[in-house]
Amino acid sequence: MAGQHTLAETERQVSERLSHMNLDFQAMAVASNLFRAASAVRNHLERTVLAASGLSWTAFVVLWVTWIWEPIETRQIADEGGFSKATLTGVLNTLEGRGYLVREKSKDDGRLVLVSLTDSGRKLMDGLFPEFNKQEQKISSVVDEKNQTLFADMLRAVTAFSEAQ
Amino acid sequence: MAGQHTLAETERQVSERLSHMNLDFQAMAVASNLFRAASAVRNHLERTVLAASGLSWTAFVVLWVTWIWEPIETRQIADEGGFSKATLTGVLNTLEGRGYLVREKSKDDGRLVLVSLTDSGRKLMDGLFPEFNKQEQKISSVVDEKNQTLFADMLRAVTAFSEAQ
DNA sequence: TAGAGATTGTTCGGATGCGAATAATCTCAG
DNA sequence: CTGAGATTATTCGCATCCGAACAATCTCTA
Repeated sequence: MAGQHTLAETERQVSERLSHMNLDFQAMAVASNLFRAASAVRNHLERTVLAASGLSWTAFVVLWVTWIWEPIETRQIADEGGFSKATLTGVLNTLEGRGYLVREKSKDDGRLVLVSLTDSGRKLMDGLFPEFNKQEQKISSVVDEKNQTLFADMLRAVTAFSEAQ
Repeated sequence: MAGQHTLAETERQVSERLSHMNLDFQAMAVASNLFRAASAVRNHLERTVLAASGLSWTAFVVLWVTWIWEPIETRQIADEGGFSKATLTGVLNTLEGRGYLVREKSKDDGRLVLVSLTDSGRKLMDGLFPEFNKQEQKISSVVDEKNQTLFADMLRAVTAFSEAQ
């Protein structure tokens, strides 16, 4: 699962191949482990929670954001979810076709489209999210409880900085 | 950039909408900030470093892994990069077409394909990676230097756990 | 030394994913 | 009013992205 090389072996090989380049290896480790972690957790959640419902990761994020904020403007879904409006249009077509949500033109501003869950979509999330959260809990529990707040804070700081650049 | 709602507003809205569900909000914050951070950093690096070379994120990861391990078996690239063999085939076609790397059948095992960078690919990475690392350094610097090791360790633990499940 | 089973990279179909162009709509200075 | 500029969701073309099916190759047992 973790591949042919362990994380330690990979980091050793990296420092060996790039030792002449005067790089910040600490920063490299932070960034690379951030991507590895996000990817591993995402794959894990897709496999253990989402696959049974035939939902892609992005589809789930769209449903989740809509669940929390409905009725919500499409531009905000794209923003909260971190993908482009063009991507969202396609995913909304998929989810609307499956009957999980509906689009509706805004009465206040004819350019805007509002999205809401259907009863079917709400029922899906009511059943799915507790299971999703149970897995989140398992994963977070590998970090000492007293460090979890610090962990989340560091992640927030990284996000805020990257988005501001 | 950070959208219509701040992180704090989003987390407040989440706990308001889901307060009746008996969820682990701490774990939810950890997971959701992990994805936000990874996505924000990736977008930042794509914009500031990769866009100029017309490289997608995945294409860069493939070049990076090959740079470190060449000659490398394709299955290992997919594994290190965290994407499927099917995805890799397409990206390798793109990068081979641009002359950054070459495929070569293994002499030891006819099923395997080995990948190496061309001079052009190596020159690309020699120029690109120091710039990439400079941005990684900026981003990591938002975490106190004394906490960076802890941060990377927590990310490694999350990765290891998720991949083992 | 067969040949059943395992492993690998590719192909296939379908769903993301994005930047750029577009049409519809809104805003606001003149 | 009005029309130039801004904003929005969609469309378009193309590049990922994946699971499943596939052909080629290897392994290992009988």
